[in-house]
Amino acid sequence: MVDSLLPAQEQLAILTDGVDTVMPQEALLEKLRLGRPLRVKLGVDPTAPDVTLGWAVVFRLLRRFQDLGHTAVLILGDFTALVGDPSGKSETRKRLSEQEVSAYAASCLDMIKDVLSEERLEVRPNSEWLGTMDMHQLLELTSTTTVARLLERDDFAKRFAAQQPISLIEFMYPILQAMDSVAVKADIELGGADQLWNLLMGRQVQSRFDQEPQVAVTVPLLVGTDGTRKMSQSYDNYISIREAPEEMFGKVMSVPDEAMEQWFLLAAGYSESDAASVASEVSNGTRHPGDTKRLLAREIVTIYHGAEAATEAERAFDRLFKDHALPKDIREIVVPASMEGEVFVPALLAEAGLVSSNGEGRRMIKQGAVKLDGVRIEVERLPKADVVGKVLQVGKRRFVRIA
RNA sequence: GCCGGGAUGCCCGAGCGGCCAAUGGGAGCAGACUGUAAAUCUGCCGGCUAUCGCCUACGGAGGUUCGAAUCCUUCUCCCGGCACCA
Repeated sequence: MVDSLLPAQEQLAILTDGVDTVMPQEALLEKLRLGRPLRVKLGVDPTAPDVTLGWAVVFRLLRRFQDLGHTAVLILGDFTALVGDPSGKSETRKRLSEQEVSAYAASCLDMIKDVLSEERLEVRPNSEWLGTMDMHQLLELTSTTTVARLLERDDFAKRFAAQQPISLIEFMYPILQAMDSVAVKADIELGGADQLWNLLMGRQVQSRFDQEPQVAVTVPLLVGTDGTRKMSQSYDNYISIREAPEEMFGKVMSVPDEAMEQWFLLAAGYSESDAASVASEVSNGTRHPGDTKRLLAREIVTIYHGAEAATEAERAFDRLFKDHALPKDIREIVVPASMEGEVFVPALLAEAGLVSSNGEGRRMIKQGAVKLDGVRIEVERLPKADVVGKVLQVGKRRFVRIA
């Protein structure tokens, strides 16, 4: 527990390093000067079961607030998830079922605790207040804004202009989540850069409810492993914070060079100046990009699994991609009884889960992607005796040992 | 309620009676190159099958036809316009 808070200026420096926007700028310092623990809201909509490195960026910022003695107020958007946040969407969002939401919420909450401290943490499901609102209260809430204002928002504006549908329920989303700020009396709200508009709506609604409006603080959106689109489970370009060390290391290594600076800053937690200096050393040739990416991978794995696991992950990586040796732990499968005598390799690959169908297995063989103990195979059928005890491999990183 | 337009493979998007498992692009996968980067080149990209081929698939259900993603009927959903109500 922190008894006395750091001077406001110092806190400000710590809290705003690497953030995207603070709005309004001066208000954050003023709030910090109050000298009391601030209530820092972060709303999470459990719309997917996994917490990604991208999502972790904002959690890690929240953690910074906690470490400085402030209170993290985590809003579990169990109610709003049913509505569906239209942010950044160019089309109507599908809604989730209650069962999905509660399952996702449980797993996310569990994972979030890897990043947040359990001290100075409040978790509040927004169904608590949104789910019990009556029509009067709802109407009162809707009177805090106007259609014109809602239409100012980029994605709505575009859809409106393009004559795409905007459902009323989506229109409600911004004010519903703004209501969360009122309910928890937020001093500050954090979010991704795409959430800024929503966070500002929170200010507006708070002041209508005679509360001091919150300060909006947003973090940049981390690009995914493809280096272009934002990291998202729906694009399958993400790394889960629970990803196994070797997987995590490998995936980081596949991130394009251009994204490295951003990843140092957002995923590895480097300060703006450190991230920038690493990047400039790469671009002026003082640092080798490949080695730098190793450093990045090590840093990230260290955050979630510890230094030892990171070293181990790097070793495993080298074994595979530098020494072209086999990984240490390989899953074993037994040859199905139906393949006594002669083994139909594509089916065996499918059985082992290395490919999704016999046809794909067959294609992989044809393309020279299948190796048995490191030796490329060209035929689909082999005597069972030839495969038993050996390692079957598809591509660079899918292996099974045949028992 | 009426009139018109639309629904195609992971996504976008052609096709508009047989030559369509369905052009093209994107994503993805594999190979070469390499730093599991980028760029580039090559191949693959519904399932089963050694091959011939078979099956499933063009929103759902029926129908016409030797033959349908393509025509007809109907249903569902979307998009526009008009009307109705206020």
